[in-house]
Amino acid sequence: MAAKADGNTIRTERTRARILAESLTLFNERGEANVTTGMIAEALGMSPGNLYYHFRNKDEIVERLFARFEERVDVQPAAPAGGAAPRDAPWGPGAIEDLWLYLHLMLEGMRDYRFLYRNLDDLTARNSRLHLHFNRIVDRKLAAVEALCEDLVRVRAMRATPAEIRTLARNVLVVATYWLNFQALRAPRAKRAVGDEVDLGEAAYQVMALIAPYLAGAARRHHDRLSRHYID
Amino acid sequence: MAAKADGNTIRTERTRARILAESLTLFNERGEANVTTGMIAEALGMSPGNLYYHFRNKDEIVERLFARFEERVDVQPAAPAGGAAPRDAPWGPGAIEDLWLYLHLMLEGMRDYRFLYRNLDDLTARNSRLHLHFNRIVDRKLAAVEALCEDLVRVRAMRATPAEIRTLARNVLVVATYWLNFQALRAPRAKRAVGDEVDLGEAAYQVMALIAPYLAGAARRHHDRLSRHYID
DNA sequence: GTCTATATAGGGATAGAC
DNA sequence: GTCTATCCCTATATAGAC
Repeated sequence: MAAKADGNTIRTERTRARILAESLTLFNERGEANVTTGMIAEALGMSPGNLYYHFRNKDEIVERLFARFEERVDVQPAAPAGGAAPRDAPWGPGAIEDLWLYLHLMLEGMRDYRFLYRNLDDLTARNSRLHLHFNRIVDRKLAAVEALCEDLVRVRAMRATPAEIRTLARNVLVVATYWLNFQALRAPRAKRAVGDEVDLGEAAYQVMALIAPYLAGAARRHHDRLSRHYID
Repeated sequence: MAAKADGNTIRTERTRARILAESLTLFNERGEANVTTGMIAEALGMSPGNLYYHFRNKDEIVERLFARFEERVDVQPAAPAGGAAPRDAPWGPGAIEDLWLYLHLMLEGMRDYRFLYRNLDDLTARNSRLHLHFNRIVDRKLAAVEALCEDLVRVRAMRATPAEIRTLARNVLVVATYWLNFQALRAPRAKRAVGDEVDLGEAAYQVMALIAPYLAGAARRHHDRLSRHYID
């Protein structure tokens, strides 16, 4: 909480923050293209003119939100145990759980900024910075997934060739990137307006299911136990 | 070729067809939302007014194109060999090739109407018929993939539990549905405007890779042989 | 910093002449 | 059937008062 006595700078910042927060909510609910600056202003009980005092244009709002998203989601997974797997569990149950954890972290970020995924094509076509940065994120994610898989292979928790791992990583990215869209598409129309209770568990389950068949022995069984909750 | 002597009915139909064809091209190239009726008319060297003589509104064009897409893509896969697998190859190599074939067929349809996939969210949110019908297609595809997998299990070409098959089918649908989007997203900006040479082989390869790890013995080897071309 | 009023532009769609 | 002209609405963005 900032003190109120600080003058106008803080008020300005607070208003900017309110605009960003409301924009994010509306964008996620109805899609960026279907939200006008007027709607944002109205939702905040402020005039459209005032909104434009704080942001040059709508795209600046999008860019700002994307920057936050990027900051939040562009983190590397926990450094893998490497060769240091405990002797009593050389197949690394920790590695599997790290994967679940990392996956959930990513999915939460994607859920909170899901408007970006709703119209990826148009957003990236309109805005070259966004296209560039988004692809950079994907590049890093691909590398991260491949590295995690290679680690699993190293500790014999997974059996897969390098080619299989690359293909697998791509599919992991695709499913992770678009699952929430698919989920929304599948939902009955009534629920779509409401917008929410996105089921991240289901998303994580679907992604892990891509990896599962390559897991070996105890690691596979460990995964099956963890994912049992999500089988319909 | 229709005879010219037939009067105006044919001319009308031909113009409608030209409008649809041009709309499809432009929609695929730039996205439905980014194509105005004016652009369509101009591309055809006709006036906007004339376009509206043939179609009540833009959405009618979209609906008509969707109907064609639906007709083309909503076909069932070849009836599986069932118990009638040849004695010398009980693992059914035919079944694997049928799968490839069916997959290519579907992907071609999706490529030719890819504008539908570009903004699935908005299109289905705007148009409830589209939402309904699209989901009906997905339902059938899910059932078809599950049936194909169950057949493979029956002839021992695949090892998978019913739960695994359901999860697998969902992932197959997601990857098939969104792979072309992913591909476009990954392409450098220069190529995106041009719009094309969509690599369906890569798409098919990625989808088949989902199924591969569940294939058993000779069927797995058969798949590996077929997909070898696509390994980077 | 916030408001009201308005400029500006684009796109969907219609009217009416030919 | 096709064209020209235009209406109408919506959305972004700005000007200027308070």
